Amino acid sequence: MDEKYFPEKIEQKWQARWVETGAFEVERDDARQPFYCLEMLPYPSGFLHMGHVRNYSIGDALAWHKRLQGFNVLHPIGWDSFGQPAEQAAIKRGVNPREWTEENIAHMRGQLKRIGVSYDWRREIAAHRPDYYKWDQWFFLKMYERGLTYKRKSAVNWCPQEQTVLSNEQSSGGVCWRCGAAVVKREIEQWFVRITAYAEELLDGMKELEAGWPERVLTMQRNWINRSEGAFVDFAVKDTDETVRIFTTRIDTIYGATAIVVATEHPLVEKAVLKDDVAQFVERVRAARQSRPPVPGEDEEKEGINTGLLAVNPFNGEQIPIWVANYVLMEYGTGAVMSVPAHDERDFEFAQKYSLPVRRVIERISHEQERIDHDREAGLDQSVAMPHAFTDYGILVNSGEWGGKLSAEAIALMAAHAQANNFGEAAVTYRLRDWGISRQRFWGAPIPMIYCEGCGIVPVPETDLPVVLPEDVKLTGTGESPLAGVAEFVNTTCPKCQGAARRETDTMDTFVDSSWYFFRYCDPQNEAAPFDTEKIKYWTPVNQYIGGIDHAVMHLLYTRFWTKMMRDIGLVSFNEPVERLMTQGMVTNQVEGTTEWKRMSKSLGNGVDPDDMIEAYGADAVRLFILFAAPPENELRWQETGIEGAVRFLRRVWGMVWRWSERLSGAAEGQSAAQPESAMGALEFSDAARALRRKTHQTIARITDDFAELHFNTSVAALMELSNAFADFGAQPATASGADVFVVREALEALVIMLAPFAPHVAEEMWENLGHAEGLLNQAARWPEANAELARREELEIPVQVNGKLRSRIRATPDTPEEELRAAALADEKVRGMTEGRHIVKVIVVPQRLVNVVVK
RNA sequence: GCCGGAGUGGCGAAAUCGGUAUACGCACCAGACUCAAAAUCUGGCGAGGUCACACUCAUGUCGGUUCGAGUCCGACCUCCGGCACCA
Repeated sequence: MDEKYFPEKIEQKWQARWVETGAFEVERDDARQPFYCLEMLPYPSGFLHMGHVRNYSIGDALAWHKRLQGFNVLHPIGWDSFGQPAEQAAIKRGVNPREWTEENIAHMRGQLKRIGVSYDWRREIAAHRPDYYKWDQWFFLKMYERGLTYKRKSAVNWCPQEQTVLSNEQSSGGVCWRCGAAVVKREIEQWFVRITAYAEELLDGMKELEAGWPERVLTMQRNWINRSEGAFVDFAVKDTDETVRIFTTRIDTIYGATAIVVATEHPLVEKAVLKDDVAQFVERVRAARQSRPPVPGEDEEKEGINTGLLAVNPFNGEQIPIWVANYVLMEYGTGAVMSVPAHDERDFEFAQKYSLPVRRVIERISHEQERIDHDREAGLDQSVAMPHAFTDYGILVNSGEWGGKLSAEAIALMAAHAQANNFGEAAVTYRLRDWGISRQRFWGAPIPMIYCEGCGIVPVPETDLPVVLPEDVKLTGTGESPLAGVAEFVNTTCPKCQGAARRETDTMDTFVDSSWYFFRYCDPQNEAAPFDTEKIKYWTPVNQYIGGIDHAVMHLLYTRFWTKMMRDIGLVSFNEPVERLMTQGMVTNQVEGTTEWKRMSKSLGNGVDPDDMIEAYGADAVRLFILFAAPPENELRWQETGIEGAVRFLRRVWGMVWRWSERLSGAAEGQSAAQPESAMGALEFSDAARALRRKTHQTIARITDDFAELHFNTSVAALMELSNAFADFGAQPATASGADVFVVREALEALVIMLAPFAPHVAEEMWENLGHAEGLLNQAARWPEANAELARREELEIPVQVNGKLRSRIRATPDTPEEELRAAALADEKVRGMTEGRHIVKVIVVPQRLVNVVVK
């Protein structure tokens, strides 16, 4: 050990030592309790950014802590290595996407190793390697067998920038999740995964997650699935055999329906012989959608046209016109709605524009409010500029036999009535759509399907997997599937009839790869199955998952679905893949010349290269700062003075260990902090020594608790407090008594072991220099245990309040009886000054905490 | 519009169950060491007030509950995030 702290030297030393000793390599061991600590796997863009460093620092701290507590900790890493950037690099610069990806992985692996994250590197996986994506294809076939994948032509989200299809989740808000380009609609044939079959369960399963997942993630998923209870009602189309099925959550308002409005893509519009003006309208709306995607937060001006068709309301036989309009969505419900202008804002707006009748069928229950409501609608209420629909529940009027019933009751009864008479039923709809996974890209897992003229769609037999991506494909970025131009790939024989056939040329969405990757870590070399179910049983579900909030809906919804699907094909026995989820905050930096803090990025010029920081301050200091500067879920503002503070702290602790190293190494024989009190003989502890022991044990208790909640920032603060207390303890190595040495060892060992999750390299070095040359901290050390007796304070300062305001303090011990505290407080000079001549109403004594004297 | 989260020093933030508000760090100020600077060490650091105490006021705002409220309840303001013509 040098007198001075040289991060680079010791970081290299310990990184090498960890590799030599296989320190972080783990195997299933039924005698030990497992802990699965997982961080979201990175896309190999080529460079690690600070967000990654934060992610892995959080995960590594927990992995170290659990390991020191004796758990068998699985802590793996891999690469989400299929996807757009590799393909873009290929298109723009003509590089080979596989080589480009492999080079990036090699570079980033080096960076991760320099940070010193404690991964079991033997378990590394990469999505682009055939031994991995073979199992993507295998899962696809399993789902196909069970009807969970299917092909269909439909309007899909198309990113014009990337020239590919996106799933609904990936085009949330009308923009591409990756490049931010406005998404347009396109009619395309593609493969879907039937995630909607699990909609109810995905919603329901969140009950299981409430304890371990952040509220906001659950909320986002709930919003996304958006369950809606209502009813289907069939309206006959007059003079035809057709019916129009509508979905409504307000069947109680059906007597107020004055039109049926359908989407421009509705089958009725496709089938009917339309008048010229109607056909033109439909054409115009569709063309507009192609060129001008919807702007989030802004509704398009409602437009529609009467088709001339009439629908018959099955409840009252009334004939109402069928309109086509731009505000009805084909993707939700049935693509057709009943228009009830009196009780729906959108219908009201539409009716105003086209002078459709407004018929009130719900009245407010309270008369007082009804008057106000009438005023509004009549335009008499001056504070309301525009009349409104009345959208609340109430009491039914003008509704035939249902009149007088309350909305809630009517909704149930009317749906039952519809069902009994065969023109509808109660129904639940979701906003969640099936997951479109076809991508018109090269750099992804080929969809293992074959098209035969005679046999139709034929799955690739399991034994023929993987369907391997060809090398040397010219990529042009024209929006055609690149594989379609590779004759050797496309042309094949039909597995059924052996005749000439063609392969599917689309590849899978990369979110398929990441839906199950953490199961593969448990058994990464398995050639016979995606994984061994016994190994899975030992390691999974994941105990703690850490990653960015940006995947709250996409990845985290898909992987929940995937787990349920795997359960149903008998691979796992649980419902949810992740017990606890932590969503880390962004790492931001000030944008030069402004006061704004924004996510680090190249384009803003506010990026910070982790390699530069490690070179300047060492990996330990960078990690320590990241975990100390803010709670993990908060935004982290990058401040170089903050890292300097972290280095200062590490240097101070280093100095303490260095000064005591010789004395403690000598005394190491037969003297360990872990030894029971009885082995210490008749050591006499000074007041100062007892105070340091107290602080040591208080700190152990506090940090152990903090780890359970991942409160790393307060853990680091507690370590700093302990080191401050150590500095205040005046003992000198040359003159210290046996008792002092014992207390010093106890404090320094606790400090060093508990520092290891945050700054592992320097912790290992200091551990060695505390006289533990025989074993590595990560293997030989155990997380210290707090002794409550030693942590107990001997002397207390009890605040004394008069009428709730702090006026004085009295000295006491933890077991001073209440009566005595009361007496001491009342006898206190200050208190007497304030109570003299006044009536003491009562005295509240909270043992060990405070005394409050209430006077009048 | 609907849903969720958050407002505490100059800054990042602490405060476990309703019980000493501002731990820990950054920045800043003063002192020591130095020819000097850096580094390091020591001390100070919510606002008002005072020579110094005392005292008064402070956890977004206004109320409430309580002996006692950053914490619980009600109303509001602001900011951040998600969804958005979802019938």
